[in-house]
This record gives sequence, structure tokens and C-alpha cells, in this order.
Amino acid sequence: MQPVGIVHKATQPPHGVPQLSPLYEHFSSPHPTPAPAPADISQKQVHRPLQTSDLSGFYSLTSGTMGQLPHTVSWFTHPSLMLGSSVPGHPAAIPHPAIVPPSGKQELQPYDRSLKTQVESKAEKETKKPTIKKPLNAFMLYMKEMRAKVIAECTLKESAAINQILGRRWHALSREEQAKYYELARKERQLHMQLYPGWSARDNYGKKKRRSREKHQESTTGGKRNAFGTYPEKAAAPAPFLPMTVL
DNA sequence: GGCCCTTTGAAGACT
DNA sequence: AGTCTTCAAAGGGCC
Repeated sequence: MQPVGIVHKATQPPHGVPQLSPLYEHFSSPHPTPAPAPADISQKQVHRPLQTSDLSGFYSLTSGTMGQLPHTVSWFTHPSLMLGSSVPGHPAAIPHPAIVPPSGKQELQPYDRSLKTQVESKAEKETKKPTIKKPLNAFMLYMKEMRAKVIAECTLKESAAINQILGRRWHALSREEQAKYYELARKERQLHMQLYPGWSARDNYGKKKRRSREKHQESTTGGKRNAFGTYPEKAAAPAPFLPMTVL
């Protein structure tokens, strides 16, 4: 029996921001405790395959909940949250945007893809399984939402520079503001788990050609990360605050 | 055409 | 268990 309060490493944000919610306990515990707020969603997700209606409910509820965000996340346009034929039983022919062709280019249009696949052999199709992308973390969701705003303000276009600004702004956010994004990210991970039960992050390992380790570390960090994937000065951040109660 | 840069966080790999 | 590495997004820069 796992003591209350012990959470899996993967579910605990670095700053301890959003703690395990009852919704998540449905996935991690064989005897889940009743979820207070969005109980209907978690139960649907647990007891049968995910369906479009479930997800639209999920989004509308989540959207409403997260409507308190200062900058509303585009739930229905977020790539890895949009639905498609990858959902069992879903009528649409548009694949889930988290699924990209092996080439890695997500913006490839469906008809382009169909033209290309026509000339591919059947064997090729089978070997070239589409890539399922990782779910976005809290900071990635924040970046995605705020990028356009920063570009407009700074008239910059280079993503490297934009991301530096966004990184600083992220740290300038209050705990409460960050918590909202952590919560969004947690929900996205849950949805991702529902959509792709057998998926693992290792599936995408080695699919990108990367520069050498030394160069990468030197250029990107200038130092080593600690056990939490952050850096010493960041690890000294203020103590975590209590989990969100709004759901 | 495709990797690099740059950020944080999640998670797998490694020691 | 602790540490390291990779990949998520984005788009200009560069080879």
C-alpha cells in the first residue's frame, strides 16, 4: 500500500508545483479513490477506449477550468491535443497531429502525404510507422502560447532568441501561473497515455541526428544538470507550494 | 535539405 | 539512487 503523498517521479514537477490529482490516481492505482470534480471523465477514460465524445468533453471542461489562465491556451488547435483517425472509431481521416510521418515534418498536408504514399510500396508503408511525438511539457505549452506575443513585442524572429526571453519570463511567472501550465501539461500527458497506451519516449530516441555530447552540454548549459534536470541555481528555487485544488 | 541554436521539463539510459 | 542524455516547439541561420 503506497502511502498517501508518494508520487511517481514522472508526475512530480521540479518545483513540486502540481501534485498528483485524483484524476491521475485513476491511472496509477488499482483502487482509485473517487475523483471529486471531473470524475465522469476519469471514469470514462479508465473503463473503455477513449472516444471523441469523451475528449470533447475533456476539452470543454478543461478549457473552462483553465479559462482562468491569463492567456488562454488554444486547446482545439494544440497539435498533440487535436483528434483524428488515430482515435479508434473516429470518423475523421485526418491523423492525430501528434503523429507525424517518419520524415518528421508535421506540416505535410494530408493530400501531399497520400500522393507520396501512393508510390510507396506496401512493405515500405509497414516499415515506416508514423512517429508519435512526445507530449508537451509545461514550459513548451507556455512557449507555444506566448511565442507570438513575444515576437510581436520584440520584433525578433529567431527562435533561439525568443526562447531565451521566454525562459526568463517563465521564471518570472508566479507559482500560481506556472502551476496552471504544469496542470495543462499533466492533462496532456494523461491524454497522450490514453491515445497511445503502448507509446514510450524511447520510441523516438535516436530518430534525430544530434551533435556531440560535449558540444551540446557546453553550448546549451554551461554546466551540469542536477537530478531534477535543472541547474544548481534553479534547484535553489523557493519551496514548492500546495497543489491546485481547482479541477 | 537538414542540423544548430536556445529554453524547460519529462522520461529513458546509463553509472 | 543519482546523473546524464534525448526530445518535445519554433524558425532564422548556416553549411
